[in-house]
Amino acid sequence: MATYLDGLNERQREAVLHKDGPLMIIAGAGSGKTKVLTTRITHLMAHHHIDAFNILALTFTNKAAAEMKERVEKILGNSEARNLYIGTFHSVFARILRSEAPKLGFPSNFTIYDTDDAKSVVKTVINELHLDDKHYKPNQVYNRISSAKNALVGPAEYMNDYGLQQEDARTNRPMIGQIYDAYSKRCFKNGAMDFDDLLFKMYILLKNFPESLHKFQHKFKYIMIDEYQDTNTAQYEIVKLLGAMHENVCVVGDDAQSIYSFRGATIENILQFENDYDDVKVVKLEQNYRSTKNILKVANEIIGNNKGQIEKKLFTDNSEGDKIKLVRTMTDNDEGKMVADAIQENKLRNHYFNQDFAILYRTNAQSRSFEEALRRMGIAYRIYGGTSFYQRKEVKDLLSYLRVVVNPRDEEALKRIINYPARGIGKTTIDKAILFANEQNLSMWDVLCNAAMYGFRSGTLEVIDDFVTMVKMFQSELDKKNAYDIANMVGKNTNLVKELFNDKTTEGLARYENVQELLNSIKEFTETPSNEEDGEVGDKSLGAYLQQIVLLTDADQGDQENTDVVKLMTIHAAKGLEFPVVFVGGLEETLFPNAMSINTREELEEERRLFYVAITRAKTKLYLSYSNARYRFGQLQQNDPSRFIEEIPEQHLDKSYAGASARNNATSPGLRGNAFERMSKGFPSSNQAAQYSRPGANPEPTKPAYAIPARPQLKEHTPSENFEASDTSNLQAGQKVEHQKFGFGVVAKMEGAAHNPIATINFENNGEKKIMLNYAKLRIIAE
DNA sequence: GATTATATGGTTTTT
DNA sequence: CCATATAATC
Repeated sequence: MATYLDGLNERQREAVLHKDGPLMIIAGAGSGKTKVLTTRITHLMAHHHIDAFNILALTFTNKAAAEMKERVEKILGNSEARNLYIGTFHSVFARILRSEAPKLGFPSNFTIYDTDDAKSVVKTVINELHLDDKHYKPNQVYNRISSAKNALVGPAEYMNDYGLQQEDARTNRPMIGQIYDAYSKRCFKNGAMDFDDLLFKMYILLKNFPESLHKFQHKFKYIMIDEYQDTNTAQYEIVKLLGAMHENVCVVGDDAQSIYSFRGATIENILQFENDYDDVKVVKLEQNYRSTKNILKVANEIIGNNKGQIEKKLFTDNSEGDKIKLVRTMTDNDEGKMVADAIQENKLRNHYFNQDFAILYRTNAQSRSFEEALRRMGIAYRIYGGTSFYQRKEVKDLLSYLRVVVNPRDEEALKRIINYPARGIGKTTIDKAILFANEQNLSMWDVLCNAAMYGFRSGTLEVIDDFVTMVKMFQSELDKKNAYDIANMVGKNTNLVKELFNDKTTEGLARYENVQELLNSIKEFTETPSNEEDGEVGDKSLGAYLQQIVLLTDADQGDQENTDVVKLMTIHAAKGLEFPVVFVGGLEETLFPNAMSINTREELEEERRLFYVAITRAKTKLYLSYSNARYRFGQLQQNDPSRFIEEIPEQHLDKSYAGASARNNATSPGLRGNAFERMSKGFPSSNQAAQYSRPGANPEPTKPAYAIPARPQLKEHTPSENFEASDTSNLQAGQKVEHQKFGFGVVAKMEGAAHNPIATINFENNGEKKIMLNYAKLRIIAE
């Protein structure tokens, strides 16, 4: 048998070797899910000689897709993997729709609206229907439209559905259906699809065009779906259609990690998979290779409070590990300090690097206090998520020009750039143009092209004509120049780049750099050879570029220069990742579980799954923290500890841990005992309220920003001249070693899993330390 | 019509 | 606290 099968356990192997027919892999956290998926793809190709062109693998993030592709490539050792169709639902469907769009009446170069664009269209439409946007909040309306699409409910069906109408009547928003209808029509007129359309229209395509359905059914003989528990109705139905011919559908998921119901995901998809096909093979991966026993036990305990799960019990052969550290702080700023101190301490004491730490939180807004603390301590970090590079104003401005060049019907982009840089086409002119366009059922661009017909003032007419001429000039270059050259030309001719260049403020400089980075990214796109698909040459046009990048998130930005950084992200963003040391912050009522999600059992259970996801990201160390009060909307707000904390068995908790700041707090006047002791004995919150309720009062007694943690003094060791890290894979107790920082010592004991061995070493000058061999540099001196 | 000052109101999670 | 929307002023 092929060597790539060697590293698999029995269950994993069973899944990999299953060739034809539906397969469901229930993969617990850290059970080697990606490994199984990639090995299975490899096996199909290498052993069964399935053509890469016939394999489709769908993921939820670009990162997951890239990783899969890379790993298959690595095992295979040739470039065949490039021909695999691996990508996110959205990007794969966007690619397919690009070639099939004309069937649906859309241009191939259709624009993909990001959430901001889409909300802006919703707002326009609301106003045009003479509805009050204070009552019909664009945000909420958009969410409702989004849910409808994800449930495959079109505008007509929406307006005719009794239940939906009742619901909207009850909230006093009876016109949402009409807004939805107008929104769809406007998007169509603009030649644009939003994120949800990429699924919705894909479904329409397969449903209404049998020849298309047949074509793709035939092409995708083997289908694999990652994170199946997070699929929504649209995705579910598409997969069903695509897989109907061969029924070689393999889904991988974990019902315990379903955390996207707000995006329309229905956990039913995975719970019911066995009923969807005959003879479904089910494989459960229950051995966890990631976490310590302590971490896993807590995770199991937590998730056990949910009901209605697919039965499974995760276990691990890994070591017991430390107890979970639970820390309470007074404010969110203290929480930040505590975490930063703990990171510093772990780096010194246990020889960790920045990259070994992740700070996870429920909401993006929580990143602030962690950032500040890390910056103060001089610890390099990076925030994942939040606004993506492509959403930044200056970047989006240039992109909007390019969008207009590629698809002049794109009204959102047009409105954005028509007067930027200022050229004298103001609000009145724009409103007028849109009004004419709506009356004549034309696009705004059409009106501008024939501006003379609509009675603009002569001065205005002139600037409009200049603008139109310029855009047309760009368009005429589309076929002659590559994407990068066009982008460059646009940047120059519009003075956009120059304007930013002349801004010498720090922010201006950053903006200029961002635009340069955008140009670089376009250049890179044009120059990277793409995989050929079924003989089609990879599409390197500007249109293809634009469609591709909207689907990129911040996390997909290629890993930059500095990779040794502490990572900060929401728990959602952390799904699928793992880190040696994990901090989960903000374990407070109203925050986590979030106040928005405690009204039904379902919501609460999803929050709990989210907590489960957070815990199971940790390999060796897990810190949980919560704060007595935190700033929200600029004001200090009190919160009770999260109910999830009570669900953790006492014997797995270490409540004594406190970083420097927390210790400082414990000595605050009038407080006795450590934080948790006070809290758990029915801590009188009224006391605290009195202390903190005055807005504007500084809640913290002034503390030095650089509180030095009281940690054991490290006797620095200068490595010997011939110091060189040895291969420690066979390190035994009794051997004498030299450590870069801790000096000379003797190995007392070996423990930990094979892939993550931990040595306990007695150092001459620094006492006993636990050293993780994966990270430490040790020189073996003698046995 | 453009630039600047003030008000308002909003936070869950994301492709 | 922050970002965006509206008002006020040039």
